[in-house]
Amino acid sequence: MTREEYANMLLPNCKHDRKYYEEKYPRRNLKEGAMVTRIGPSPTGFVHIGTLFQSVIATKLASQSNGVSYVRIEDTDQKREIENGKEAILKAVSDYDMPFTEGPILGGEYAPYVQSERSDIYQAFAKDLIIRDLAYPSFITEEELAKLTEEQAKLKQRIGYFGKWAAKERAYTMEEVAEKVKNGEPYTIRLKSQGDFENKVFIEDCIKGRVEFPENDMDSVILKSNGIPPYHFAHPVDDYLMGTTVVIRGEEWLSSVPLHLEIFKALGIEPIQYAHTSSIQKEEDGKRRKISKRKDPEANVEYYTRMGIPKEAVKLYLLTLANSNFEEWYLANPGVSTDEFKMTFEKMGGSGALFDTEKLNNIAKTFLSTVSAKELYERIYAWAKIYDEDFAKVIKANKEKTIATLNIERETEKPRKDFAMYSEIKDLIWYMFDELYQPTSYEWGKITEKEEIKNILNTYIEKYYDENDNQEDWFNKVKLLCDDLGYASNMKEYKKNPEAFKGNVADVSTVIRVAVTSKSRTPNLYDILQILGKEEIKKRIEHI
RNA sequence: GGCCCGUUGGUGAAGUGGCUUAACACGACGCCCUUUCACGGCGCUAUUCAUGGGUUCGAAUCCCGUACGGGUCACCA
Repeated sequence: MTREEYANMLLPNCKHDRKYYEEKYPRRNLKEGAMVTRIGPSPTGFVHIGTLFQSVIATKLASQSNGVSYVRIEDTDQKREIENGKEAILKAVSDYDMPFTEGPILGGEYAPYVQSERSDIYQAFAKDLIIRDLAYPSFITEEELAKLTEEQAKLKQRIGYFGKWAAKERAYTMEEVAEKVKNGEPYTIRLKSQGDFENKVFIEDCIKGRVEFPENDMDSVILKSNGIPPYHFAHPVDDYLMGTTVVIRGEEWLSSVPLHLEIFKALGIEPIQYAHTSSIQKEEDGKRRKISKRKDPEANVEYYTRMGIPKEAVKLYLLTLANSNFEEWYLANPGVSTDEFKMTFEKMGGSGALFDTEKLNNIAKTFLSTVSAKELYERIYAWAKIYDEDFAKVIKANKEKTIATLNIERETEKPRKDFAMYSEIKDLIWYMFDELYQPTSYEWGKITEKEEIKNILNTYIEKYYDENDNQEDWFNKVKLLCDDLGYASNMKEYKKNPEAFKGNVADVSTVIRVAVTSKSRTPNLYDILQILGKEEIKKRIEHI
């Protein structure tokens, strides 16, 4: 039996050889400096904020260098796969306007972009390794492996399948293997490591700098018994074939670099550049940890969609986490597209950043304050249609009124920054709508006596309120009302001699404000009254 | 436990041997502006860069040790 026949026996379903695929997927023709980046999310049914973080970096780096960025679905673990998991990722990426240039939906010359559809490719490369005696079949069972680990732990030795522990299986002759295969024993394909733990290897990581490790000496599995590779083998093969120039991935992968380096070497491929990003962290009980999909709702991209945090704000925040100088640049260049910002690896932090909800909120508020009332309306409506149907109905029936309300103190040089997310807007403007106006309590200020409140309101509406007044006239009338009833219309005079008055114009304004909205804190009162209209105001006052 | 990464304020961070009495932004607090709130303005928030030692005329910045935090050691990614 030749080694080729041997390899064919081990991988009987493998249709092509390595050369076939290398010819099918020629090297990319790139301009000098063009970067090819990717994200490799797994369809676990949960789209992690980290995936979005990598996406921001990958797409930005590619676009600013006139390169390519693509999505590759890494679904080699069918146990974890969840129905529609792939779709959820693709949807999130498109919802957030990540400008990838190739992928499962976009297509591209290096398709398929889904690993489960590439198993023949991996087998072809594994076969090459078997032929060159750099990989071998392994029949060890999970139980035996667990026992081995236990034994190693007891002996306080390094844990893993390597060196003398793997010697027996490495030494099988082709005939012995053929016998086992004939008996139907399941097997994996393992790398026949040539590494020595005493030797050093290193990478020049784009973010972490030079990192040195002991060489890999583990005989890692490169093809599982179902013929599909684990990540460690799929990564070198895919990124080689698909022409990736920089692998951007989380720092949890840093430790497996020696293995990947050895696989590149065994395959006879130049290793590619790595950029290991630090993971987004979260603090709990004074302890930091990697943000967890179990415990932290904000780890899930769906959370932002549900809360109605504008996608632009999420991206902006991710950008500030990615590059420490982004925020300053953004502040210094108002109105300039973020496409103009030049992202660099130098400005990526080596340590993990704590996720800061306050900061995200601030970014969201600032962003939404720059959006027109009409556009804001459309955004809220689109959100509410999915997450708050009742509210959607109300604002649809009162479209102009809603826009007018959202526009209060908006078209000014320094617009209000009330809204950070669509989900909290209802709580902020509900009192403007008849349909929703059912106050449970009134937040009266200094003046609390019912009789006096009624007196102020009735005098005001009968003697002073005129819908046609502009803001200045309107406020002058409120002042007249004050003079009329013994309140100070001038704050300075009031401060000089508070005893001379029953109260001041602020107290009176508060009465009107609360009577009409039930709330003590609202945007500009004049605008609110204008939008509500005299009839509605009267109705609300009578209700007191 | 082995291997690897990290450590500047409440948070993100600037800082790459003297220009740092440690920038900028978020948050907190205070004052001012003001019909409330918000916006805005001003101020305050690290005598010190985890810690011990070393190199140097000089260190947050370079070197070594220690501590602490994180990651990883699967037929998961």
